[in-house]
Amino acid sequence: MRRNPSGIKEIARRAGVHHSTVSRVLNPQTRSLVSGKVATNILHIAEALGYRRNSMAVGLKTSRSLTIGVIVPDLTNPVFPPIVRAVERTMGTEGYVTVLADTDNSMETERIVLDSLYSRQVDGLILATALLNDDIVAECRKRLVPFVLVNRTISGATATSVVTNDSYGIRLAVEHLVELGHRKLAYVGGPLNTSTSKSRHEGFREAMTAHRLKADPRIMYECKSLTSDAGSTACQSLIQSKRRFTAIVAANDLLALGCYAALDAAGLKCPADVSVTGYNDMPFAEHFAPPLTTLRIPLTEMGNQAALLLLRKMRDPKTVLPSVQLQPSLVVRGSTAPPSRSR
Amino acid sequence: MRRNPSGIKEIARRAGVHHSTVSRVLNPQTRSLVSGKVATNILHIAEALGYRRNSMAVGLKTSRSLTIGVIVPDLTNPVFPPIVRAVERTMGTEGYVTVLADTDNSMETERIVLDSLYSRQVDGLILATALLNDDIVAECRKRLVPFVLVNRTISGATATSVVTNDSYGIRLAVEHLVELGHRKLAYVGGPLNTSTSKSRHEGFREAMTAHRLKADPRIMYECKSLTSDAGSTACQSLIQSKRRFTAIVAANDLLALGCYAALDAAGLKCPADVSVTGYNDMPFAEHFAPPLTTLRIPLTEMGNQAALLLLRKMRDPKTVLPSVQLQPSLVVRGSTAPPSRSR
DNA sequence: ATCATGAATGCACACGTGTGCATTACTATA
DNA sequence: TATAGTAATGCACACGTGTGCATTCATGAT
Repeated sequence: MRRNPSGIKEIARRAGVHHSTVSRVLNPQTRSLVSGKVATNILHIAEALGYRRNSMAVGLKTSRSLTIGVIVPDLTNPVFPPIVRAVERTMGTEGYVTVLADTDNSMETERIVLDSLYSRQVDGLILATALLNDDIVAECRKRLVPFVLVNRTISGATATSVVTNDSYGIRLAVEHLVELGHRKLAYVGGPLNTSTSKSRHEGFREAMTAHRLKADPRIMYECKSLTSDAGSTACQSLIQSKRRFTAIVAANDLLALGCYAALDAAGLKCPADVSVTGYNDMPFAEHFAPPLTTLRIPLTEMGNQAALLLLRKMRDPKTVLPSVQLQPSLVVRGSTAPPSRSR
Repeated sequence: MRRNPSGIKEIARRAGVHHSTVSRVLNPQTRSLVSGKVATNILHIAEALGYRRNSMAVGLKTSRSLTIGVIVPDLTNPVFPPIVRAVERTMGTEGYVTVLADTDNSMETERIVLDSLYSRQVDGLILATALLNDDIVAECRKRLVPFVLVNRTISGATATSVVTNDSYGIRLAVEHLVELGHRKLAYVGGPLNTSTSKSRHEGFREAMTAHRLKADPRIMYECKSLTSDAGSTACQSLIQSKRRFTAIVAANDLLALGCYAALDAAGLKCPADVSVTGYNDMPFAEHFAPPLTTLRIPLTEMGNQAALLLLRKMRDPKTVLPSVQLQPSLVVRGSTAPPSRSR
């Protein structure tokens, strides 16, 4: 029982040729091997039948699926949609299809997802989930699937990745606050097992000492997750500690949002009482109350670069590709102001 | 040259059985056909070899890819990530993998994407892009791929879909404003070729007449896209028209954000001078300035329901599934207040 | 001991396409 | 005209797995 009678063989039958000839015509690579007349005839018939080649058969034969996987820790974090979108578009123009997976920050589901992707013979991977010491990345290297890290990288930066200069970004934030007159800066960061959080953490300390200020560990917090709630909790204990600070450098816009909430709950005004900076310039950051001073990172550009690197690596798996580092830029909005006298 | 020596045949060789026996063991459906000893032995060998079945071969043989496609108009619209995430998760637990495609609101790229998905033998589709009269949905019906619409539906609702009761939602917004004392309500809506925008438009008119108020078409706008910019432009011309209004009902949070900007630019305060309501309760809406009064729709629930419906349809393509309609709920925040006397 | 029954496994083909090799047809040169 | 060379096409097998059918084997009943 022929479910889909419009295969390559059917076209061959109608054109009165062998199916291998049809195969050659339908494949742009080998079309030149076939005479013009026959080729156009076959193309017409294929068109008329609405033929689409069965990519499972192609994939089985060529052991290439024209599919890549993109793995993100949390799609509802507004940082990722622009990246995913850019990757998907760039790969799409090259004939690749993108399988998206959201691990929900769980290594276990990440493993499951990777298994599923491997068994689907993905030709490449883009990982936005890398930890500094990442078993999973190590595993990806064992299998011979090309992959590119995006946003985060691993310890030693031994894998090709597309990231931004995080410590530089934080330095911009610190300098901005110092110029405004702040001296007591608190820091609300993320878990130090990711390259981004670690670089930002270190960037904060470096920038402070560069300005002959003390990065006081008693007003530096490491949140367990990069969420608004975590930022709120951290800022809350910061306030309750009664230590003096006039500004908060947050390692992430969501953390900054959490700080907003905690400050508000404590009756403190931003930026009148406390200035706050974020990181990422996530969509809608300009619409917050107050509009968030933050660091813009070129999300779409990151997605594009990652896709291009992956394409190169898939074409020639032997080449070692250089990593790409993009620069963040400071966007000054309403959440930062000179410190109040009273604090 | 054997690229991957750990196929089903290799396992069979090591176990000293025919590869068909291995196939039966590895397939939970048919495992019971094989004796316990042999089965466990085979499973051990497979485990040791790190075997993953080649799903391209399986797909070719069974003409099922265990893959579904999800098509959204714009992933950076924060409404969609939660839906996509829910779909992906629910399908994942059933062994399906999700291919994501972003059409960027272009029917042309949607066609291209669909072609690509069809040729990959997707087992099902979830479309968040439906227009009221949608050629593409009609085309999906021609091909025999099961599909479910989400968020938007088509004219006549002849396809199974998961949507919310949009006219009811808008009625809640209108009632809220009327209770606050507003009488002159402006409306900023989206393009009327989608079910959501149309229902909200109609819902606005119905709710107004239900309260014996006039839905004045001169202060009702139809934006070309559901973006902040479009909302801003609409609100701008609304202000310039000099017609009286004390509140704006926007059909979408992004449009409402645009209204914020236009009001601000005109020196009008929200909610003191003009109240604004949105629709969708997108992430972070509570953090806007002012926090947005809006309608919450169960995004994750929508994604789950759509996935479940699709699963049922894929299992039994003959069944006609009922559409699901979920209820929005009003979330009152800071963007609405009683009207000022001066206007 | 014979036969029926059913469980367990092997066999062979199929899915739709790509590709190396063989074969045929055609062209140009000596 | 004979021959070499090349362009065009056919042939057959392979990719890795699933599955209907045939075969083998053990068990128990007669």
